[in-house]
Amino acid sequence: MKKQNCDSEVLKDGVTPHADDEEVARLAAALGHASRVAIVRLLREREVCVCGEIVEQLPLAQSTVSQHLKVLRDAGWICGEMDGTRVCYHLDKKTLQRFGALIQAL
Amino acid sequence: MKKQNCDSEVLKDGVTPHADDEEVARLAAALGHASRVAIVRLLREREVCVCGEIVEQLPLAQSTVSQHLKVLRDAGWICGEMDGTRVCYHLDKKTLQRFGALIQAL
DNA sequence: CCGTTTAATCGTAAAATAACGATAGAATCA
DNA sequence: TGATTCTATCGTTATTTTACGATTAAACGG
Repeated sequence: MKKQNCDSEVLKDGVTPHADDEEVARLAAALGHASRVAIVRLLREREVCVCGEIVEQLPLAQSTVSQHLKVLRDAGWICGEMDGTRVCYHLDKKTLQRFGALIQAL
Repeated sequence: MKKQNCDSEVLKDGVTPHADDEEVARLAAALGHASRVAIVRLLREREVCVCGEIVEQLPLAQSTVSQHLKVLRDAGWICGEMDGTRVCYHLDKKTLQRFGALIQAL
């Protein structure tokens, strides 16, 4: 009868607890904002892109874009490499591929 | 120099505004919670499933599950049909297919 | 060095989300 | 009819997210 909080297991006993659920949710949530989809698509098109350019492309403050980039970074969608004062971002293709596979396997 | 609020267009002029971004984000956001992924997977496995069964499978209150179902319904992931007092839910395969395609095309 | 550029982080406010219990409304059963 | 079952919705609370400006810290340029 006890309900557990959300940060514990999602599935009850009896149900095959699918470990992938958390991963799918994590990746999907990170993608769950139009600005972040735009960033991912931009990096998909451009192969590599300096942070400042990304900021230019979006109608958002620099700090907001930086936050979105952090969400994507934390989820593993993108990587950023220092290049002097700048940061070059690129899409992690393995993540894209994996996410596609997870969706297919859903 | 003006920044616009989030509910308006996401992309500035000069950037190809990708209409799909919103749709990808909408579908991804709806999938962005482990419980909802579990529901989608359950419906994928079971083909069709009464609401009460879904509630049984998740360690959440009925009202909470109902809310998650609503999120999935609103995003087009699932459909529910009345059957007496019960509601039979099933996955909208076209949505799954479309989402897969959108991710591939990202 | 000192000023500039670049990007991350901080602090904050507003809005959205997730969870619950309680309630309501519809269909079914006795 | 009346009780029961099933699901959605309401009201609430706590947490998370999104957005911004301001600040910080690092690297570069003169």
